[in-house]
Amino acid sequence: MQIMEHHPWDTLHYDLEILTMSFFYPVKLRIKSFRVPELFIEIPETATVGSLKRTVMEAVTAVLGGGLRVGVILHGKKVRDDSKTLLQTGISHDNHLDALGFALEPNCSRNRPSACATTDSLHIPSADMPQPLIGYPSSPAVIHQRIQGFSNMLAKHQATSSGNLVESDHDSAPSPINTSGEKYLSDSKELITVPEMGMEALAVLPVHQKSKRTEIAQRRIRRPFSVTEVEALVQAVEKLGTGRWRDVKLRAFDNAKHRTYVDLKDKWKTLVHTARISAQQRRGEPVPQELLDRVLTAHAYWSQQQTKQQLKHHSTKPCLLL
DNA sequence: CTTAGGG
DNA sequence: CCCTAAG
Repeated sequence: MQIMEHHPWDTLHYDLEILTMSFFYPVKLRIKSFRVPELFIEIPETATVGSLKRTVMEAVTAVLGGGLRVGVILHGKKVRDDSKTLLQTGISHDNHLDALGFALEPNCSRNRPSACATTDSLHIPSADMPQPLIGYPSSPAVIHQRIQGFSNMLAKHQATSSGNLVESDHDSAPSPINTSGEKYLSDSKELITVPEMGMEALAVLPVHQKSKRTEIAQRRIRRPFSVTEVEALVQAVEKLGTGRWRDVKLRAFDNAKHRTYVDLKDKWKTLVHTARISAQQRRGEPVPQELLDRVLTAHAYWSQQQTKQQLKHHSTKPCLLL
């Protein structure tokens, strides 16, 4: 059943109802669930449940990262011609809840086949990578598990800490946008994540596509900074300055494993830029003007401070607003 | 490894 | 975000 050659997703349960109406026979659809991409997770048996959750989260986020689009499947066959009418395609009132299906497909942009969940259901993780392991009790035995369906994983979970520390790893769910510009998933929702836990010996191991086992380092998925994160960053920079990103990370993002100090440095750079351009040119979740003002103030202060320090190699670390 | 900047 | 020359 290799029907979908481009986006070979696993066939999962799905159902919907098509209700009929009067005169013009409008096709009413009640989509109860989407067919979702199949994900492959590989994790050590010694990993914690918390890390398992995070790993799945990573995999899901990775798929969503490239954006999603919707695919229509009629009678098990993917409908590609977007120009056809429902009538021409065969989607009508006399078509019942068994022939039509919808699927979430990744918008696999460019090179990154590894991020796209697997291929056909018959695909079996190649055993060419793992070297014959010396089987000891605590050896790297891994659990290969297929994850089916994550549509229901969407859940609210905001744990804002009034302090200056950014909450754990609350990854705001990317807002997938399809060709017609509609959002399929609420962008205000957040995929629930687990706080912390010891070991980190986990890794999402996307299945090899075709014969490319030489996948280079996968580009990290985009994670827009939330206003809460910006708040934490601003507060940390106000106190530490713009030349100690390592400390900024430790101070305000120690729990956010996906935010490196380089990321914070980069974010600050864009924040300064954002604060300088008109509000109309800004994109993404609007950052409160109040914060942007603080960004400019802190930027000006520390820039000047950094300059002085260059002249007088001797210095006493100053501190803004303290 | 951390900074600092360009890509 | 990534890549990296410098320190």
